[in-house]
Amino acid sequence: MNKSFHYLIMVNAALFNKQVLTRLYALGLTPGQPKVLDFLCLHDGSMQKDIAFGCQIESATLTGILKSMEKKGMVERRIKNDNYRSSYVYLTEIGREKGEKVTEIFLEIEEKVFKGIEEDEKEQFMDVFYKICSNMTDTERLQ
Amino acid sequence: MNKSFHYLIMVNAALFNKQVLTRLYALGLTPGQPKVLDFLCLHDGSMQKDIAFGCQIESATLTGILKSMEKKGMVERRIKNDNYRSSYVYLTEIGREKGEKVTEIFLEIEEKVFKGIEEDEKEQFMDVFYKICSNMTDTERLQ
DNA sequence: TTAAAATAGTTAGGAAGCAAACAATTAGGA
DNA sequence: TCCTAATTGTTTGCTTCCTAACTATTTTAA
Repeated sequence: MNKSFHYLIMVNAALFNKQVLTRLYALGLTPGQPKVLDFLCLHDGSMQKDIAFGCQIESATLTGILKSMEKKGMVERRIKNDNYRSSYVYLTEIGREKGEKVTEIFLEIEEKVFKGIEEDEKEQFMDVFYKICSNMTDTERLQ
Repeated sequence: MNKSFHYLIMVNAALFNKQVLTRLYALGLTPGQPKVLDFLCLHDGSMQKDIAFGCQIESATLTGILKSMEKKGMVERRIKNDNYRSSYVYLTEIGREKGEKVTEIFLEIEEKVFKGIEEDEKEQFMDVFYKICSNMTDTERLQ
């Protein structure tokens, strides 16, 4: 197998995604929704712009995902502070429940992913993984 | 910023992909093509089944990507050894040229990605990254 | 004050990704 | 042999994702 970075980042992301989705189809979630739920659990009431940046998807993509989530009653969009240009997104009760399931499943997969890897190895790995993220993010506003 | 594995794998893969695509649009490549070209540079003449597995995409997805690549003259499909069920995919001259550009660009991005990270740190990181891939791949046939 | 620029979000169109259902071919076993 | 299994690839229908072009609102600066 090819062990280069470009190969592993593509394949690992694809594998991770499949792991998530097979576990989440039972919950009635579509592929774009988990990451948004996860982000909102940590940053409820964010503007769409910030959700898109946090999930690293385009705002055009987010529009469609939020539309489907709103239709299923997972989120609501509200206007705040007389700002009619931005909309702020809040989890509903249903959304929060699903979001918590997503978090559980992420943790469960992460356990599997690091099986057989020492704790200090894992920490070093995560440090570098984080540095890589900074290196690829030219702007520094990933709060 | 969220520093968990699930967050970083999703975001880093998205960022990496964007880096690749902004550099490759000039070459006339669509988003699905680089990984296939890269795989074929290393395994020219593979069956579709093995390309799909190597790129971690479904064969249904590959069908469409190969169709567009064939139309642009990057690959040809051939029948071999009287096996009329499988088709073997070969790079054309055009395909090989584009594939080499893809390889160059991958290397260029990888340099940027590991900027400021020591060589031994990088090696340890890659070892763990590889182990993670094995952990997520239940089957062991990622040759 | 008001016209231009910047910001936030949406729509449209195309490619990529998946699962499920399907054809076609090959392999295996009775 | 011949019928069933398994394998390989395609089609269909859906969601995701992107870019480009657009509307609407807010900010800036002349």
